[in-house]
Amino acid sequence: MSHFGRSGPPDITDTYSLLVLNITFRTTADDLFPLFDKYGKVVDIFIPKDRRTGDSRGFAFVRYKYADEAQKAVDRLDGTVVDGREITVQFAKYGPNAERIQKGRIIESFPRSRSRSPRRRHRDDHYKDRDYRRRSRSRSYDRYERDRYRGKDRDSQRRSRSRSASPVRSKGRGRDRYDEDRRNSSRSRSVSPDRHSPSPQKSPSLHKASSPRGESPDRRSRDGRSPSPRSVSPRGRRADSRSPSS
DNA sequence: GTTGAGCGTT
Repeated sequence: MSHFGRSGPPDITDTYSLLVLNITFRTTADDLFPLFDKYGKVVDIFIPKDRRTGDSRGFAFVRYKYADEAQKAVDRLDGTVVDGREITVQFAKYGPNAERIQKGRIIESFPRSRSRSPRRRHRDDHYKDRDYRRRSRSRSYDRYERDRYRGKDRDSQRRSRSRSASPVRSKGRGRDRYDEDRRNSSRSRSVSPDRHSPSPQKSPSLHKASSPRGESPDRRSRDGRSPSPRSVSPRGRRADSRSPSS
């Protein structure tokens, strides 16, 4: 009786998705199921959880089979206190896969060539970014995200620096990457010490185009405290220096 | 152990 979201989306077709916000972090679908099921036929309930920790994010998705019931639940459960916290029930706006959502109702893409031209299969212009960029849900998450990035930012940082040397970055991303990869490969087989990082001798041409706008990109680096090339990794440097495994 | 605006999974 509580295997919601256990096997992915069961069947989303003509279903009304309700978004429940403001729920406690301990509230589970099982707790909302009887609550929402009382007002109508709940087809599925899904609560997004963290992939690393598995903690609830604080909101759940309740899928109803009928709009009248969903609306009723929204009107009845919206503003109620659950588990000691007031929950907010409203129709979901963005679908999991950019599905056609109308007032919370998820309708299949193109059931049949009716009046619309099935030719235009381009339908990825729904929920492009909207507010995805400001996804800073909570400070705690920000922290973890930052930490996470820190862990695997080694390559990114190096790459970033490399790009910094590039005066133009709007020329061609794909090509740039290709060039980088190519160079990387070449360097890889040429020499192994990648951390050696040869002095970033700036080419004359590069230097010239270094400040095409008069604004030094390096200035921005100051914000994050430009890391001295000498102390690249004062933390893991010790362990690397020595070979305890040997 | 913490948190609190938001939009989702095989």
